Amino acid sequence: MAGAPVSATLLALATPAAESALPCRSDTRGPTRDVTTDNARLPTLEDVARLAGVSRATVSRVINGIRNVNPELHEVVWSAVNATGYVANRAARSLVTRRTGTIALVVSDSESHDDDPFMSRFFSDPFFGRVVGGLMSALRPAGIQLALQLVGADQARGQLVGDLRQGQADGSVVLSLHPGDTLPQLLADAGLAGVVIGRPARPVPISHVDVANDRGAALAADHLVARGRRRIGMITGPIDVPASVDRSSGFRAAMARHGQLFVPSVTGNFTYDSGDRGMRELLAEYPDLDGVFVANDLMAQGGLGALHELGRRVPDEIAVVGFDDSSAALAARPQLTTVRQPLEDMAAEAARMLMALIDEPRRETTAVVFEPTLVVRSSS
Amino acid sequence: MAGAPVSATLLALATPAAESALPCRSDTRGPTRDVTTDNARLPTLEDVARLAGVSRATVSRVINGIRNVNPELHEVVWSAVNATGYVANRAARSLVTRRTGTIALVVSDSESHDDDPFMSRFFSDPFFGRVVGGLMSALRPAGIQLALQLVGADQARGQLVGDLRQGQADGSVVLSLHPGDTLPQLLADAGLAGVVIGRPARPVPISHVDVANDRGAALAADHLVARGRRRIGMITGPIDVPASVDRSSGFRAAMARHGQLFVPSVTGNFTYDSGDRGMRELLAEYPDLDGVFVANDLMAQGGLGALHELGRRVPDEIAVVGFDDSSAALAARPQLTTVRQPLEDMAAEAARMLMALIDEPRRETTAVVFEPTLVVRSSS
DNA sequence: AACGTTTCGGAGAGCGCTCTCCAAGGGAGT
DNA sequence: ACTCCCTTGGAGAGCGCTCTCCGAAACGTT
Repeated sequence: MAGAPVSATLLALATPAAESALPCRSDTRGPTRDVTTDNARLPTLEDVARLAGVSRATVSRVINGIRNVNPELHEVVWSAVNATGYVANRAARSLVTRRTGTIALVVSDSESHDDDPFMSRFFSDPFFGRVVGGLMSALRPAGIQLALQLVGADQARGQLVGDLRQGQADGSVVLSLHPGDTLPQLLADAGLAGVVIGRPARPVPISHVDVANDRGAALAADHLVARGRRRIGMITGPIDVPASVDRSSGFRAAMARHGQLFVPSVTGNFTYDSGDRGMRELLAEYPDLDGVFVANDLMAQGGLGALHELGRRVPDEIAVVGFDDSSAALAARPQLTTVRQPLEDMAAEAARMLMALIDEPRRETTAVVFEPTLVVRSSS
Repeated sequence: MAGAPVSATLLALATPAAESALPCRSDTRGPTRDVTTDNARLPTLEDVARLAGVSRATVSRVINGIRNVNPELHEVVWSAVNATGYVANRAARSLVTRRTGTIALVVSDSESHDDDPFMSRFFSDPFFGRVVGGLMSALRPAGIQLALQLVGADQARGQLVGDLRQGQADGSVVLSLHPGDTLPQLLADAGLAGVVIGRPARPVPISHVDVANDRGAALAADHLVARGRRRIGMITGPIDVPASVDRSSGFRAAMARHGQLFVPSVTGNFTYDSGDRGMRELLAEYPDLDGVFVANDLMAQGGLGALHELGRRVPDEIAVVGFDDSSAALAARPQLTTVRQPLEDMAAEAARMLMALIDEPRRETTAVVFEPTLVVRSSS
C-alpha cells in the first residue's frame, strides 16, 4: 500500500515534438451510437407525472424533498421516477432557481499570459491536485460540481467576473499564484461569493483559509533546537509573498525564544536553484552552521544537493528542515524533514465556507487558519 | 526560471489532526455585499434589445454570429451589449440548445469506494495535473468549461451516466485508474460522447488516445545498448495493465533485435517498494547486470535506492532507465533517464476529439497513439 | 351544524434564451 | 409596370423546471 503508481497505469515517453500524433486504428463496429439514444427524448417531469398520475408540481415536490406530500404519493412518484429513469435537467432547474450547483476553482495567475507554460508547471505540482482532492471531498457529498477556470491576463479577469455573475458558477474558490493578485478584490467588489486559499497580500474583504505559517516555522525552529543544533541559519522565500514573510518572522521569533537572537539568512525565490545557491552563500559566510531552515521544500532539496556536493553530511553535520511537505520532500536525499500544511483540509474547509456563503450571501467574511504539523524524516 | 515554486506561495505544515481549524479573525467592513449587486437583476437579452431598439431575436443573432444581420445593426447591438454589460445566461441557453458548453473529466476508480484516500494519492500525482493542463489548453480557446467528476463505487457509475445524459456535460474525457474499468463500456452503451485516455484493457467501441508504450520501451532498450550495456534486465509492471504489458513486450522485442534474446526480469506493481524489492531480487539472481529497464519511474526510484544501498554505482556499474518522466524521475538520485509520454498533448488531443464527437455524434470511434521520447539524465 | 384552520395537490406563470415561421421591403427578371 | 425571389428583422412558441397562488378536502372548534 505504499504510494501507489496511479500515473503509470497509462503512460509512456515524452515529446518535445509537438504534433507527433498519428491516427492508428479505428475500431468501428456498426454505427457508433445506439439509435434509441439519439432520438428518444429523455424523460421529463411531465412524463413522470403522467405515469404517476399526479401533476408536475407534485413530482417536483417529491424530488426536491419538500414536505406536504402524502407518503403514499411519495412512493408512487419515486417508483415512476425509477421506471422512467428520470434525471432532472440541470439547465432548466438552474434557470429558475438561479443556482447552478457548480462552484468554480479559479486559478489566477496575474503575471502570465493566457497560454503561458507556467500553468502547466503549476498543474504538475502536487499542490494543485491536493487542493482539488480536498475540494471534491467536501463538494461531492453536497452534490456540487467543480468547474475549473484559469485566468491569466487581466483582460480575462473582467470576463471571468461577468461569467461568474451570469450563472457559470454559484461561487468560486480562488487560487492565486502571485501575491497582490487583483482577482480577490474584483470578486469582493462584484459581490460574488468567493473564498481564497492563502491569505491575500493586501487585506481584501473576502473570506479565506490559510495555514499558520509563522507557527509552522516555529515548529521547525523548535525541532532544530531539540535536535541539539545551536548555530542555525535560514533560507527565506521572496519578501513579497505573505506566506514567505510569515515563515521568516515566525522562525526568527521562535529562535529568539530559544536565545538565538540573530539568524543568519539569505533570500531565495522558492526554486531549486535558488536553494542550491542560497545554501552555498549561507555556508560561505557562516561555515559552522549545524542547522538550516529552508522556507520551502524545493529550495531545501536544492540546498541538500549543494550540501552533498560540498561534502557536508546530513543530518550529522548539518540538519535541514523544509516547508510544504511537497513531493520534493520525499524526493530529496536524505528525505526531508518538513512542515506540512493540511492542504486537503484547508480546501475542504474553503468549499464548506463557500457553500455557506452561497446559502447566506450576507454572511460576514471570515478567515480560518489551520495548524501546520512537523513531518520528521531523515534530514534532521 | 528553473522549476518555479508554485505551491510554496501559499503553504505551511501538515496535519494528521483532522479538525485543527480555528476561526481567527473576521475582517468585515460594512455589509459584505455591494447592494447594487444583490438586487439589480442582471441584464437580459430583452434589456439589450430595448436599448438597441431591435428585437430579442436580432440581438441573439448578432451575439451568436449568425449572418443575415445588417452591419449597422451589428454595431448598435454590440455597443448596447457593452453598455449593459450583458452576459448570456448559460442555463437559459443550454435549456434550448441542449448543449452545456461543459465537458466532464471523469476520474474513474472502480476498485475504491467513494471516500477512499486513494483518490487523494491520485490527485497529488503530477499525472492528474498534466492531464488537466492539456485539456484546458484545448478547451479554453473553444470556450468550453471543464468539470470534474469522480466516480468510485459501481453504484455511482449508473448515476453518472444518468447525469451525463441529462445535461451535466456534453461529453466526457475518462481517466480510468484501473484496468478493466467498466465505465468506458457504460458510456459506449449509453451512446454518450466520450474519449478515454489510455487504451482500455478490453476493446471497447469508444475513442481513446494512448502512447506507444511498446515503442517507448524500445527507446529505452536502444539507449541502454547504445550506452554499451550488454547484460540488461527489466522490472515490469503488473501483468493486467495494458500499458505495462506493452512496455514489457516492446522491450523484449527490441532487445531481441539487438541480439539479447533473454531478458532477466521480475514483476513489480508500480510502487516504490516493489522497485526496491525487484531490484534486489534481480541482482540476487543476475549479479552481473549492467543495465535495467524499469517500467515506471516510481519503481525505478526504488530500484535506485536499492542500488545505492547495495553499493552499486549508477550509471558506472549499472545503468537504469525508467518510464513516465514523472516527478519521481527528477527526484531520484541520480536523476533518472526515462521515457516520457506527451501527456499534455494527449489530453489536448482527447479534448479535440471529444469536441469533434460532440459536434458530429455519428462520427466513427478513433484511437490516436502518441510517440514517446527518451529523456536522458544521469542514471544511464 | 356551521365555521375556521390546516394540509395537500393542481394550475399556470414565468426563468432567459434560441429558432422557426412569417411579413415586409428591395432588387432583378420579363 | 408587374411578379417573383431573396434578404432582413420581428413575433412568438417553446425548452424543462420551480414555486406561488388557489381551491378542495380534512380536521377541529364552539
